[in-house]
Amino acid sequence: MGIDLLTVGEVAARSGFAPSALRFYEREGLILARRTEGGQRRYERSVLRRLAFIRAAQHVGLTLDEVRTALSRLPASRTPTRADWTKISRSWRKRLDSEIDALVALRDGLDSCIGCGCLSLKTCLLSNPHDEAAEDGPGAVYLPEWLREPVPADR
Amino acid sequence: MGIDLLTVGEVAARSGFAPSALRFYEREGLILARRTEGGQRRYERSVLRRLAFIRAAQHVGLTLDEVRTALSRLPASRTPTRADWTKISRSWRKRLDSEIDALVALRDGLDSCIGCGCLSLKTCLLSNPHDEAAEDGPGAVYLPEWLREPVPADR
DNA sequence: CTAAGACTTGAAGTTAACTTCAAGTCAAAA
DNA sequence: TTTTGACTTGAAGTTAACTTCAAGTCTTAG
Repeated sequence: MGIDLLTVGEVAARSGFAPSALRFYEREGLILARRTEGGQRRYERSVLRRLAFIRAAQHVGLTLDEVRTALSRLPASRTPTRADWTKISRSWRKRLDSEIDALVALRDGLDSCIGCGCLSLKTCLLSNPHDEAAEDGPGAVYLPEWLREPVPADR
Repeated sequence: MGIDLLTVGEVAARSGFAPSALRFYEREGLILARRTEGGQRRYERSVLRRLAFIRAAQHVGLTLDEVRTALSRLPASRTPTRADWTKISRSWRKRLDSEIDALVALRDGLDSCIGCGCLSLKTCLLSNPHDEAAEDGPGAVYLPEWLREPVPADR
């Protein structure tokens, strides 16, 4: 009768998310579902767009928390337009750019470090971080400063 | 007396790892420590090189499991040389290269996808994955195939 | 010798993003 | 109408990489 609604299984098959993930996302407020009289979930097709957004955002490295924030910026009153989706995903470009930059810097830093074998030298800041006043002279710094920091708790 | 040994606190300060992390790494078999008569840990300076290796490996994205495997390839009988360290970190280069490649592909894919607004179109495989036979025509594929796959359980 | 501060342990807690489970209910093809 | 398979729930489990805690012991400067 009404517009065609999708079951969990169908959404799972089409989106690639497991049903358990869909229920989890619903609890987390990322997606919505109507219910049948018997209490089963029925999804509108638009949920597939949201899920596609979530999947793409995860590939960019956003947490679900960030995804929730991004999704909350979509207009609640009307169906999001092409421009709406574009707007909230524009910032991904910058994020990817800096992730790439960081990795390139790491690769190039390692190139010189591995090349020179400084991993095994007292004077290399990689093996001797926070120890500027090491015993035998200055020694070259081969790695970017951030490489010597602790790995962040999470991302 | 003997060569100078370092306390947990000193190793923590010089390596940037928390004491709890050092104990954890010891339980996990990544590093070793001698003990005083009273049972306190005392580290040889060489542990700093291992820790530097661990930190660098983490930046490259290795798990501690992989780090353990890599470290196990070091000679047990003698102190690792520059060449030993170089050898076990050579593979990082390839790994970083492909991580970078993947991110660049993602960025470029998003460029066209965001540009065309297909995030909100039924015909975009990003919003309609695994649904090749969508209702209104073929539609261009803007994103690399792997972007449409589920995010891997872990890495 | 003493007190402060660094150290010890095992067990439990943390976070993200889910998955698994048990026990039961719903939907729909035949 | 039956029966099969899909669905429901809340609670607990999972994984990585640690951190926090409580209760007690060592070390060492003074």
